[in-house]
Amino acid sequence: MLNEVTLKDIARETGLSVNTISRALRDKPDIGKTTKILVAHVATDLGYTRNALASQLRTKESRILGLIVTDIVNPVFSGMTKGVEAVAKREGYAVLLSDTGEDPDSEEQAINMMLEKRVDGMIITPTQKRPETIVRLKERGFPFVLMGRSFEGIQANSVVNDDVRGGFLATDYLIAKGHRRILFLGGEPQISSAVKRMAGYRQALERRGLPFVPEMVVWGAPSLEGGYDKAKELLSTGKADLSAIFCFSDLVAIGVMLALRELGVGIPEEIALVGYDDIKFAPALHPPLTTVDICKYRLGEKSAELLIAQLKLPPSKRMLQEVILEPRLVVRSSA
Amino acid sequence: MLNEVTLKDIARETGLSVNTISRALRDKPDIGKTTKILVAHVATDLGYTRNALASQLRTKESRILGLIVTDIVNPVFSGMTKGVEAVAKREGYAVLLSDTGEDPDSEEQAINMMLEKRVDGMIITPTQKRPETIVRLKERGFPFVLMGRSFEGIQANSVVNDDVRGGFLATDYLIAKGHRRILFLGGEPQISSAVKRMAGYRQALERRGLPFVPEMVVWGAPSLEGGYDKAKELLSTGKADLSAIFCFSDLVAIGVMLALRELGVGIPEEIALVGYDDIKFAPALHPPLTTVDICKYRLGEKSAELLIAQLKLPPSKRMLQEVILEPRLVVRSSA
DNA sequence: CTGTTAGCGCATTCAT
DNA sequence: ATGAATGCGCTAACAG
Repeated sequence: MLNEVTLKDIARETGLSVNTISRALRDKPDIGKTTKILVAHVATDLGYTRNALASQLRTKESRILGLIVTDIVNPVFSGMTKGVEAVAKREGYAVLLSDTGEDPDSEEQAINMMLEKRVDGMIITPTQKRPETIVRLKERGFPFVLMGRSFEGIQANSVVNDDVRGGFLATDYLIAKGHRRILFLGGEPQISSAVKRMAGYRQALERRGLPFVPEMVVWGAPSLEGGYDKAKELLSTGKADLSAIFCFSDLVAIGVMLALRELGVGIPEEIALVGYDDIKFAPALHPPLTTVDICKYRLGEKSAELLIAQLKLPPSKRMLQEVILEPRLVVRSSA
Repeated sequence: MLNEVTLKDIARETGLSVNTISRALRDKPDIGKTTKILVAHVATDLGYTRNALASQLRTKESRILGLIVTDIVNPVFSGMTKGVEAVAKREGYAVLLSDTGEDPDSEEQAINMMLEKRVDGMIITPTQKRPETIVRLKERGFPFVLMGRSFEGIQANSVVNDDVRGGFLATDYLIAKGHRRILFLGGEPQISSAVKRMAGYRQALERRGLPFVPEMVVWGAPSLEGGYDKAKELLSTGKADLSAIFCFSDLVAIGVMLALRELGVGIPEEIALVGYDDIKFAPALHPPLTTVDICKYRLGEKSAELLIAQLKLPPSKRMLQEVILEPRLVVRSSA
């Protein structure tokens, strides 16, 4: 940046004081109408761009929100990101993005970086592999909201989908369709959403008087690759006895689909499949995927709204809020 | 943020000067080993977090890169974003993200916001609906690189896929498979990548001695919805005479797939389909999509690398670079 | 090796 | 309605 036009330059040009320029540009009431017009004119004339860094140093407000996700390529998170970005923009905030790749070191590093950059608040999808990181942030009194995942033991602002309910919906649907041997597949057991979806799965089983068999719960990486690998591992031995799989996510389900196709297993005739998230591509899959919609975009919007609402309050008046959004079963043809 | 521990606090605590603290924390060579250890200790003790805003005001380096994409939910852009973020992080930069939704006003607003925030440089996927916005940025001497799209008339740093080549590859493959009536579908004619892919399409036709029929080129929104709408519009009348469609993007192709399925048209028996981008879900589609891989992640990485390399150079030594990455045809079963 | 002095660009007192 | 003085937290130039 060569173009360092400052308030001082405008002041010199107009013969006014720096102070007056500053106030005029921010449209303060105690500046004359004509002065404002003059100043605005000269400012654009000189190509002035206000230095947010400098003003932030004074006002102690960066008007930046930190957003930390575990994988921006995952449609669930990119959907949430879009929601966050939209309301941030609407409310005059910029978004600093960081992708942790589910790595706790990267998560910690991202948080520190954002603290240094003095973001006003953060929206975080925690890896949940090192809760202390989040605890520290909380103890510090720093404003943040957890998005999509929350901790059992840590009270914090959070916006999540009702995962237990969603897990119930999916499983209950499979049972109603006559399935008795249903596998729950995917997600790591420290991820809250995975555990909750599994809890919903278990709940549905028990409500219908079906036994909960621990061996029918298989954890794995919450990704396409994770689903593929686990499905291959389980089914290629040929001894798995099941008629349906409820997957932690659509991504996992896609991995399973790919594996089943390779193994020549028919969906849903031989094995029925239900995913979770309702990503945009779910209807275009082979076959179209039955899944649970979590309204990713809304989740992102809500997270940003909650955070910004908190920021507007004086710290003493901020009360923790946990927002839970309702999921919705979307029946297509994979189950 | 209550926790406003500053250098001054550490200085008071250690009895050293603010300056020494500053230098010690930045590990400058002219500070004693023991002093450094002491300072580091007191700093963590007090819970010091350096105020990047303040230091940036002095050094005139924000260590922030602006990233402007047209749709973060599009796997192409989220893939690029991941690449950008990875090298930015590696090189010590943070990423400020903005999503324009292909809207030129939003694009302009995003650029101005980032200018105010004093990002060191920007990586932009331009909407190409208002080239002046980019021209102004260039005239200002501000460092930026265009990612995925470039302007005919504007010399600028850019990292793009060889779209002409990719369009050629896709079309030539279809021709080799015996198709003679091939439709090019999707993308807006101001988007450089769309025009170039079409040029490649045309080139393949002509090289094979096939006529280029203007009516066989149909523009539309570069999205799933755009593909769906156009396909419905074209085929539901039943008078379209074609055996294959080369789509601007995989997203468009998915839209077309959905439309064809509704219309009961078989893929690839009745109409063959080729996409572009090779998004992660392409192999899981119904049927698995034949497409052109553009290495999104690499494109993002390369863009960030190029930008950062420029930033390291003194402004006078910066030379414009246009990087073109090679695409690759990925044959699956939709064509 | 360490301290003193100065100032980045802006916004906030307090005067006038 | 406008100006002068002050300082946000940090780094850089220069002493010593």
